[in-house]
Amino acid sequence: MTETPQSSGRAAAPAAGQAKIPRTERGRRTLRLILDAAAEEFGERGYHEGSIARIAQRADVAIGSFYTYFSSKEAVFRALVADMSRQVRDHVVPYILAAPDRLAGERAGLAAYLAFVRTHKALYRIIDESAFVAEDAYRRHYADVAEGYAASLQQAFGRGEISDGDWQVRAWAIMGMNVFLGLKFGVWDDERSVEDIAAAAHALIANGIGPR
Amino acid sequence: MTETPQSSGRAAAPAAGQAKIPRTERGRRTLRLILDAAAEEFGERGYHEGSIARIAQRADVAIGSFYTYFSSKEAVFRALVADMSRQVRDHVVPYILAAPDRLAGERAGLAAYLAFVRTHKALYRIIDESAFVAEDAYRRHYADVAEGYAASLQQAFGRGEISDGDWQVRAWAIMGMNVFLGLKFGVWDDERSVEDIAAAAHALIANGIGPR
DNA sequence: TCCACAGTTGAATAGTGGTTCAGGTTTCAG
DNA sequence: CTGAAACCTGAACCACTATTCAACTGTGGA
Repeated sequence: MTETPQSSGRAAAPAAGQAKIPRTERGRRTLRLILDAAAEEFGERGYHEGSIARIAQRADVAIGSFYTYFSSKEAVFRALVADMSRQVRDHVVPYILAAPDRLAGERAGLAAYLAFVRTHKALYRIIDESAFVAEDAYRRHYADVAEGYAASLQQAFGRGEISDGDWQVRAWAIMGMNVFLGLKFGVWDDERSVEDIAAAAHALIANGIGPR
Repeated sequence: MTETPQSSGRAAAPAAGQAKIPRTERGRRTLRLILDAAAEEFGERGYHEGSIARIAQRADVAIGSFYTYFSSKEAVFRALVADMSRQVRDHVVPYILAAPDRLAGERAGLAAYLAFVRTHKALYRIIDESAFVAEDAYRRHYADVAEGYAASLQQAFGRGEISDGDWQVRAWAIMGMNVFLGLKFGVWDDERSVEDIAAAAHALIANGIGPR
């Protein structure tokens, strides 16, 4: 709940034309400070409880500077959602690709996801809250992930690694599974090891729960 | 998005001591009006965009009357979450119990759930938003469902209907699956038939996606 | 060195909407 | 019938905070 997610190293993406792009080094530095401060603020207090004044304070800039880079409270939130959506992806996808096959990748990906969530709880909260602050951004995030998932599964089928089936339903189902396991065992409960959970989920996805 | 969920027939439960219990028939009628109005308002506009004044207007009562029954905006929202949590359960559980075995029940339950969601989109939104307005209520809702799920699965295992496994992980995984399928194919997308989706999900849960 | 533009500042503005309250009306037990 | 409790009313209060803006400062190319 009280995490401190860095808004990554890369120069924070211009985020769909909402932020004014800084022209000097000083400007880039300030924008980064504001984005990180916003991530902390919204992560801890949520969108509606979070305040621009407090974001500015955390970033050690004046309120006016905030409005130099973002046209509104919602704009900075949207920028954050896009940024974090990318972060999760960039972190998890390599684990899936590195695995010997898709099923093993599923397991490794979930483990990586859980570990990432445990160290980036603010991120999780921000993406979820976007459903009520910037619904289009929320839908886009999950639609994108689901699409990638479905494509990846179909390719695995082509390689004979998994059975045939309904790719759309499978993608959304597995995605939902992972999100809820992340919520329960990543955000809320740190007790069990991520490998344990990934193994159990892997067994479920691979073989189902049918008898014998 | 523009649904009109009835707050059920029963005298709306006193909801964790927040609402003052009406002593006369008139009072009970007014409380019901307010609860239904609140469900509509929050369902359409969300918690933060929703206003007490508009709830009172929808219910055809004065603002002051609202505060006769609820001590705050949050209080009425909490009452709503508890009420709706119960509604979903009451609607879906019978379908699961009526099925010949747990696996068939899973399929019937999901179909019933999807159909219910399609006619109660406000309900869905309210429960989800509670994560950011009344986190404890949100956690309780899902913890309760997961617990019931896990117990139900274990019993099915005792009857030889499903394989052995990690009940906690399975419960959260399947729950997440259902929630996301409900979001995608219930709230967002009415195109595909609920039976189709339930069948595909059933296949996934029963046999997994492993090869052959 | 110089200056035009990028960046910074924070008090003031402006709109919002939850909550209160003092007094009126309805209900119903006795 | 009667009065005390229950219920209803809605204007006014008040706290809160996103956003603006006019003046000031730093930066870096020429």
